[in-house]
Amino acid sequence: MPAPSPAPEPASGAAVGKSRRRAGRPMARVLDQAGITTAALQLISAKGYNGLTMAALAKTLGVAPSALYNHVASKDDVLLLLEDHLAAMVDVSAFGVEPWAAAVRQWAWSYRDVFSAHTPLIPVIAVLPVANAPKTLAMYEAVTAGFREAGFPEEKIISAIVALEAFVFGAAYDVTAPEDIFDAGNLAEQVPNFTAAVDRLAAERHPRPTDVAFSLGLEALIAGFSAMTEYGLRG
Amino acid sequence: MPAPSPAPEPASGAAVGKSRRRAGRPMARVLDQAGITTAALQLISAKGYNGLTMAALAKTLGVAPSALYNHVASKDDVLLLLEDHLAAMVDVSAFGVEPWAAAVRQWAWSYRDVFSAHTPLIPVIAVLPVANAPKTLAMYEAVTAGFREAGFPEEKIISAIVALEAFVFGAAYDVTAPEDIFDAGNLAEQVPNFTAAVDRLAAERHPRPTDVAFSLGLEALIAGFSAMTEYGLRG
DNA sequence: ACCAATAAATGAATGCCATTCATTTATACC
DNA sequence: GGTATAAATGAATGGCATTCATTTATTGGT
Repeated sequence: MPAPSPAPEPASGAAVGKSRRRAGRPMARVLDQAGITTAALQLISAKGYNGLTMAALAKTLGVAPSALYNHVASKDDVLLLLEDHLAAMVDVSAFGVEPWAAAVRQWAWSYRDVFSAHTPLIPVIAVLPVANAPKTLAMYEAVTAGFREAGFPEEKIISAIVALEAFVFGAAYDVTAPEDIFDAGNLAEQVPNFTAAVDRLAAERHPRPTDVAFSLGLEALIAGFSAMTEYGLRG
Repeated sequence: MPAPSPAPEPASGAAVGKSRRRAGRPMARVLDQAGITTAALQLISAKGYNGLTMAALAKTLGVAPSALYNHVASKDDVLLLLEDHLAAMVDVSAFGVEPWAAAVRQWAWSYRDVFSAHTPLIPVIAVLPVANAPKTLAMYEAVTAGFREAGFPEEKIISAIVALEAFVFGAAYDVTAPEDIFDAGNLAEQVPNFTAAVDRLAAERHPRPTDVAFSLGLEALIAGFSAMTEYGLRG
């Protein structure tokens, strides 16, 4: 006799236009955390974070809003699921392969790029214990291992990662800022040095000024960390 | 004949327990932006940002919620008022007095300290044009002037400030994180390098680990920026 | 000195939103 | 086979920012 067929895979996609489900537990499970995560990502890319409401999420999944609460404790819990999903998309592959500086560079750019489209998660991430976010933990493990292999001073590894992460999060916000954020408007005359500096940068016609600032800061951090390490880093 | 007494100063404090105001424009103006800002700060320090609602703000000021909208366009507008108020508390006094590195150090620490108690403002600040925030502009002007006087390469000044600010904002979040944020819990065995690094840092028994990370990153940025400047900085 | 426009308050309503609860139905385990 | 549990519905609930009609006082123009 063949083994019993595995439990039917939970629907991870949107509801097809079926007839209305009647009350009571359905024969096939409709929701699970992976499906909720996927639907949330869809919704965000379609309508932005303002469109991410529990009601909209439920609708996408073809379910009543209250059904979500059988699988997540709160909306913040949904944000945590998103965060962990995104953490897995951050590129840590260079650690242990490329030299330390190159690996940090690749990680930080990737980290910023992933989260710049998801800045509303940052206040949640930055404060939430990592224990419930296994993919996030995996990212930290890879980065930590890379620092250690490179001979980075043990007692400074976490502090350095925290500092880099702070920079990455702040820079992620900067990506979303409007181009004219530094336009002083009618107050321009009162801040001549600032206005001049803004104009000076604008004159360079960089396609993405935010990338220039990120590169500048990141290279400074990398150089600064390297210099702090007395005998330099291996790798 | 004496000049007519100046317009009665708008109440900037909370409402005293007076009898209920009747509908219609009162003889003495009750609200203004300064009073709203002050009341918002009070409210935040008493109840935190969760307690900062338009209704609660109105109550503090002894006013109906809708009255607020004669003075601010939205709640985000209130947050902008707060931001500008706080920007004036950031210490830029060292620019043009102390050497460049010391001035940056003092500015960045002060900036972080001021906003670490107000992280909910960060998503708003980071994205809002500076034109409506005169005190914020004044801060930028002082910082820019300091960089210029120190001989910092003109075309890099804004990028460097943006990078420092990104770091400061990210670090402000870090200040608010719980102590056990890096506790991997029951997943600890699966992330040995990370766990070891966390333990290694904990073994140092720093009173404020967040300050260690901030200092590390800030000194790296300062050193990195200095090194990038071919002939060093003046001052 | 009057009158119209405007400023600044009240109070009632609106619509959205996260969350909870009672209820219903199916499944899993002892 | 029966009971606890899981997972859905649908109907509240309370909080929230914001809007609108209305009322009253002040200001600026002629």
